[in-house]
Amino acid sequence: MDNKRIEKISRALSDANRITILQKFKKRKDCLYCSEVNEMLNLTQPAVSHHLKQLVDADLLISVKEGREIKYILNEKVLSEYVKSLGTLMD
Amino acid sequence: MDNKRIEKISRALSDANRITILQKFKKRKDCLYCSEVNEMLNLTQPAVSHHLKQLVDADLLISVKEGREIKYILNEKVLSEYVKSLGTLMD
DNA sequence: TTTATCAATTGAAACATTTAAATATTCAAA
DNA sequence: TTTGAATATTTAAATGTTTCAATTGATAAA
Repeated sequence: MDNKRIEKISRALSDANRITILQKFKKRKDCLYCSEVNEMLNLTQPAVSHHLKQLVDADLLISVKEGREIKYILNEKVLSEYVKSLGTLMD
Repeated sequence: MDNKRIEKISRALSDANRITILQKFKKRKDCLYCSEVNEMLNLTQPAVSHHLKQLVDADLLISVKEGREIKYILNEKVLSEYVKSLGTLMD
């Protein structure tokens, strides 16, 4: 993973609200709906939309349109590649 | 590691210059001097000082004063705790 | 003690991020 | 086809980041 990707993912992770969103995937089984994120964060809907976009743009989340709802899936592959890249700093 | 720590470390990692700095620790044995960072980044000295401060404030680097030079040591413990925290998102 | 060197701080400019309010878009259901 | 619900986009304000130029502070060497 190149430095630009690491930079982008790190930036996506550099916000407490977005970290909270990612953590919710553990409790809810494997996916989250946009409206669920709206309920759990004390933010306006546009702000939540913005945060989800950051996570999708960084490829940490995959968005799937389902009718008029949007389902988000954690992209474990990208997250694990990111973690692995940081791990090489310590080898 | 709590979300505020994760946020802070992620922010420190969200800049290509700072990622480059951390990567240099692999080539140079285990420590880097401020002047070496100045040479390898195409930035002014105050800009480099700023980036190093971000990394130190996030506890990713430890700074040690040696006469009028400053030696930086990679804080592998903190980096590995960070990586571990992100890993729990996938368990 | 004066001078030179290494690094931090300050100030200012350019740019990016976060947020809320208002508006727009998309799609399902009536 | 109109209405309503879910989500995105735009705009604007507040705040934070990055950078350089200039300055300051500290320490070593002359």
